[in-house]
Amino acid sequence: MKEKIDLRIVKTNKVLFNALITLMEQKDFEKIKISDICEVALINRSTFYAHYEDKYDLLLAMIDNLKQNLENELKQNKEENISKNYFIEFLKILINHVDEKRTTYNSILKNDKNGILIDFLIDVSNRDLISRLKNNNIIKSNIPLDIITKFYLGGIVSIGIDWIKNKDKYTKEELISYFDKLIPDKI
Amino acid sequence: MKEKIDLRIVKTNKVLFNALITLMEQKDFEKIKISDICEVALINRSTFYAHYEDKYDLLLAMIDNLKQNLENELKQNKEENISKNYFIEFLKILINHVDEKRTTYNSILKNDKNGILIDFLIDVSNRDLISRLKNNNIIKSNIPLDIITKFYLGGIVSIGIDWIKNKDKYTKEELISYFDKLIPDKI
DNA sequence: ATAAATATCAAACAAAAAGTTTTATAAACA
DNA sequence: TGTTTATAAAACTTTTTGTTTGATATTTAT
Repeated sequence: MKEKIDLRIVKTNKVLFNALITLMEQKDFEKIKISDICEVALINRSTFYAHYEDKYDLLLAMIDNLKQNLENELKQNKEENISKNYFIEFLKILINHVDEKRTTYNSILKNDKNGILIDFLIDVSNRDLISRLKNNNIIKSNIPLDIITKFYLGGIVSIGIDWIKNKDKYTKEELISYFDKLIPDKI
Repeated sequence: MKEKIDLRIVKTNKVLFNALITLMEQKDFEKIKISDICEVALINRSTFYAHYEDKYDLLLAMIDNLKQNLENELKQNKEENISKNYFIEFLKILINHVDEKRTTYNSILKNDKNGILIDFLIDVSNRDLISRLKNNNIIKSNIPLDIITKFYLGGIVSIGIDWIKNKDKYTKEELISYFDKLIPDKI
C-alpha cells in the first residue's frame, strides 16, 4: 500500500522544512530567497528545484506535513480515550500539539499565513465541535450550522494566534478553561 | 493642517491600487511581478519605485487606505446617529463598507492577508464590542477582556471571510441577525 | 497667464535572483 | 554486490529587480 520513500528524500525535506522555519522567524516570507533556504539547509539549489517549484510550494508541503501530524495524534487519542466531551478533548490535543511545535506555528502566523491554518482546523475539528454544540440553544436558533462552526473556530484560532505569539501569557489550562466558557455547551 | 497632495500622485496611487486588486483576483500575490502591476496601471516602472519600495509596501498602503475609508464612515455615522446598540450599528456600517468594496476585500482575503484585516478590525471595533459585552455573564466570568474581544472578533471575521468569498449565500440582514444571536448581549 | 516646481516617462544599465542543464559522485535500495 | 537514483558542482540563460539619466508634461503657486 504505502511505498517506501528514499531516505535521502526524507532527509532533504526535513532540512528544507527546518531551514524555512528558521528563516521565517528571522524575516518576512516575501524576502526569503530560494538561495537562502538552500544555504541554511546545506543543500544544492538544483536539489531544491528537483522537489519544489518555488518557496510557496515548499511552505504548503510543510503545512500539510503539520496537518498530518496533528491528525495522527488525534486518531491515536480517539482509539485510546473515549471521553464524552469530545471537543474539550480535541482542544487539549490541539493545544499540546501547537505548544510542542510552537516555533513552527509562530513562524507561520508571523507571516500571515493563517488563512491556511483556519481551513485546516475547520477540516480537522468540525465533527467534534458539532458534537459539542448539539442540543444547545445556539444550534436550535436557525442559524446555519456552517456559520456557527466558522464563528467558534474563528474565535478559537484568533485566541490561539495570540497565545502563540505571546508565549506564557496564559497557561494551557487557562486557555482550555476560556474556550470551555466561551463556547456554549448547554445553556 | 493637511497639505495638498499633487494630483499626479493621487492619480498614480489610484491606478496602482486598482492594478494590484485586479492582479490579486487573477493570481497569487507571490506571483505578481512589479512589472505586471506597472503594465496594468499604465505607469512607468521607475514611477513605481518613486513611491513604493516593493509590492508589499503597496499592499500595506492600499489596506491603510481602506481602513481610513472605514473610519471615516464610522465617524460620520457616530455624529448623525446616536443609537444605544453601538455594536450592531458598527456591524451594519462594516458590512455595508465591505459589501461596497467586495472585490477589494475578496482579493485581499484570497491571498491570505487576513491577519492584517483582523488587526485592523480589532483596532477599529474594540470599543463598540466592549460596550455590547458590558454587564453580561461572559464579561463577569473572569476571562481576560482581550481574550473575549479577540474571540468574538475572530468569529466575526471568520464568518465575514466566508460571506465575502461566497457572495449571495446570505443577505446582509441575515448576517447581522446571526452576529446578533451569536454574540451575547445580556444573558 | 506665466513661471517655477516636480512627477512622470523613456531608455539604457547593473545587479541580483530564478531557473535549467550536464556530468560526476555518493548514497540507498533490492 | 550491482543497480538505481538522489544529490552536488559548476556553468549558463533568462527573468526580474532596482537605479540612473535627461527630456517632457503636468500641476501648483504667483
